[in-house]
Amino acid sequence: MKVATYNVNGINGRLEVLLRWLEEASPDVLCLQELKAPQEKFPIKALEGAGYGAIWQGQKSWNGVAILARGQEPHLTRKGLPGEPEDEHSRYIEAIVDGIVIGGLYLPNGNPCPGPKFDYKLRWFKRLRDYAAELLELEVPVVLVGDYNVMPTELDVYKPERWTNDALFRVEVRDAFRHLVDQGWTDALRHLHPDERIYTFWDYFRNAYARDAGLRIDHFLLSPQVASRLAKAEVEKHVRGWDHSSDHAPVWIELHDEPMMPADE
DNA sequence: ATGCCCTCGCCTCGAGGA
Repeated sequence: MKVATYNVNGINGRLEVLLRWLEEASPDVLCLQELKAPQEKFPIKALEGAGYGAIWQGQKSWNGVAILARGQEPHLTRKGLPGEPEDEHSRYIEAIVDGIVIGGLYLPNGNPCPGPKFDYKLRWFKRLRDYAAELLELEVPVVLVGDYNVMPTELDVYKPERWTNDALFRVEVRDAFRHLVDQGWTDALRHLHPDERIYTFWDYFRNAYARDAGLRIDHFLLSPQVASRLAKAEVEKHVRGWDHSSDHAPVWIELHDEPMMPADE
C-alpha cells in the first residue's frame, strides 16, 4: 500500500501536473495540501475520472486539504482539529482507508516571527500534539501526514544558519515537532534514511531547485501499529522539475500488507 | 536587509507563501 502527500500549491492551477503524477505513480492514498480553492471549486470530476474517490475541506484563496483514495471513497472521520472552535482555517482532514487512520494536515507557516502568525503556529502545534496523543491511545494504525512547515534538524535544511530565526526552523518549532515525535511516532523518511540529505520543498526563488537548495518539511508520522509495516519512503524529486510544478514534491511511503512481527513473538 | 517566483482574487497589484 502506497500512501502519499503532495502540497500542490493550488489544486486547479496544478491539475494537469497532479493528474500526470497520479497516472505515473498510482498511490493508493494521497493527501493534498494548499488546495487554494473553495469547497465548490474542488475538481472532483477530474479526479474521479482518474480513478480516485476524495474528501476535501476547501477555503477561498488559501489553505485547503484533501484525501484521495484509489478505487474507493475515503471514510471521513474528522474535519479540523479540536481545541479552538473559532479557528476557520482548513488545515486538517481525516479519513479511514483500508483500516488505517489517515490524518492529512497543513501546519501554519508562522512567519513573520515573532508575531500573531507565529503564536497561531505554536497553538496549532499544541492542538495537534494533544490530539495525536489521543490517537496513539487507540493503538490502531495511524498516519499523520502532510506539510508540517518544520525542518526537524539541521540535516533537513540546505543552509541551516540562514534559517535560525525563521518560523520553519525556530527552536520552539523544532522542539514542538520533537515533542510530538517523542510521544511514540516514527518519522518515516528519517527512519529509513537516517543520514541522507532529503528535501521535499525547493523555493521558486533563487533557482533553488537547480541548486538543490531545499528543505524537508513534508513528513509522515506513523503510529507503532503502522511503523511495523514500513517498507519504503521516497521523495518524487523529479516532479519538482516538471513545467508548472508546485514548489513541493510529492512524497510517499510503501507499507507491507501485514505487520512484520519479530520471529520470537 | 530585501527581492527574487508563483498562486489566488476580481482583478493588471496586493497578500501570502517558506
